[in-house]
Amino acid sequence: MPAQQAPAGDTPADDDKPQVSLWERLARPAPAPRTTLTPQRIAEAAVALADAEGLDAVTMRRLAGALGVAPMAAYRYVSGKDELIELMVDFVYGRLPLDEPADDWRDAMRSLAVHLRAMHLAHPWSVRAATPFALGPNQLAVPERAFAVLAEHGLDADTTMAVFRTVTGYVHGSVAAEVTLENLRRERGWSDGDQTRAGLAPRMSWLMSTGRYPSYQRYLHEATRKDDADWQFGTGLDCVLDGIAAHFGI
Amino acid sequence: MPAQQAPAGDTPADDDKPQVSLWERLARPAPAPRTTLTPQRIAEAAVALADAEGLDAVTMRRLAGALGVAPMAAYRYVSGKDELIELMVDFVYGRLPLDEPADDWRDAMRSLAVHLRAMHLAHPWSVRAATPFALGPNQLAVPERAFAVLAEHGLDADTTMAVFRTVTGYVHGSVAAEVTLENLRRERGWSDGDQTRAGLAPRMSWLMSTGRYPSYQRYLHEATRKDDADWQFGTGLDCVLDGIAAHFGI
DNA sequence: CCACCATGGATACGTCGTACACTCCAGATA
DNA sequence: TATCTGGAGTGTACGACGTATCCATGGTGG
Repeated sequence: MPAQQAPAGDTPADDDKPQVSLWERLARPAPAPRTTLTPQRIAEAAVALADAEGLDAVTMRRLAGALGVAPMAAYRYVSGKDELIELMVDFVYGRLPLDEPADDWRDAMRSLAVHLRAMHLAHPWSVRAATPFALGPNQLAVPERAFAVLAEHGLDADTTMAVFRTVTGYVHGSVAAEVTLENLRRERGWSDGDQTRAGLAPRMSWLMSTGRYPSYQRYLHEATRKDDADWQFGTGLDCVLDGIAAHFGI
Repeated sequence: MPAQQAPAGDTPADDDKPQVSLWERLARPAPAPRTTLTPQRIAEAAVALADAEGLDAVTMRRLAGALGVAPMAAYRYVSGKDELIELMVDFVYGRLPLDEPADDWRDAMRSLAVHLRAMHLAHPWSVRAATPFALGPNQLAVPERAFAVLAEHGLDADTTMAVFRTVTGYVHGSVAAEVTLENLRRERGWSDGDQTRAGLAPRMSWLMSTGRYPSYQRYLHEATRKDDADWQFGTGLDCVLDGIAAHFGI
């Protein structure tokens, strides 16, 4: 959508709409004292809907219904559904505890990773919706916190970013895998790992019967921590942090 | 869609429709000698469409148009759009070179990571579409290859999986960030890093003017490899591999 | 040679995002 | 106090989407 430049005649001064970003608009001093709708209220309702029924349930109409308002009402505050989702994501980022004290960079990065994971597990839709490096104020607070900690260790800017990207990359990808499996479980009604394996058994046994996956099959028989997601995440995270420490000598 | 469990009795022989997976159906011997439509052709057309115009352009109607066929025709081969996307993802996984010789586990895992990244960069939609651990035959070939290599080093099954998940988690999250930025570039018509920063400047300068992000602002001024995605990915990957080597003593 | 059934076509339904024009009321102005 | 004005929320409508359902057809096994 090429933003539809007004056809030249447009008076110069009053055409400030298209260039002002969502966040800039929101930060302007309360523009109206009495409104039933508010970016806050919109974000809360949309997040509640997504938490309860998934991102696909977040429809402009259902959102409007939840807010007790006409279907098009929210469009006063967001330019479209994409911005609504930006708003939702930034809203949940806003709940992250970012100012915990930390002994050193490792503590700080580990805590950041753990809290990011917890956030995404609490709002499973956020993994799919969050575009890494989206420029929301609360999302930007994450690299800000990390950079502030890392800068004290004499790392140059590029290395700092590399460390940050490595950790958040691992977290994002890791949690995406977790959430995918969790979604599958929920929508098929499987409550634990055994039920999941039972549900997947037909598909799996057909795949294994092709004989193409002997090593994977052996894993299926021998592994004992298949359902320990916390251990898997934590172990991987320790590897990543160990690697950073070793690689950059910090 | 709760997959509609057959009511326990599940007659053994003739009720194979609902429980048979996409992949199992596809593997049956060529059921009809003369068909204009084929899972192969469907996957190719859908992938070409997604490569050219993004995943949102892949519509059952547009796909049918590209295949020269009625809108509903593809439903003979896929049960719905979800399965179409599964098919697309597994199709691009099928192009991965997985049998390259490798000197050791580190070489093998590094090459796996590099090829996965290249695949996702060549088909940007695949990052969003790929559910880690989806059970397509070509997707399963990835852990199979990794496990086969790692098993030679005396790692137990759980550790093997932890290593695999750590590496692929990093790759997935990392590439997701890259692709997000790349998509933004393409749809806004920015060709290089400078143009991108220029396009983002208004939003960015407003954010910085809030004073909430001093460390991030310093990064913006001092970093010199902001556009070197290969270096960023490679550095992070080396950290991850270093960490694995140190953590498990291999 | 024929009957069958898989293949692909045609039509239709409900829902989505959202464009557009409207009503209405709170505050500023006089 | 009477009037004006602009922004908040409404109502209606359109085109595109996924897909359920029924139908015509023609190659193939008996």
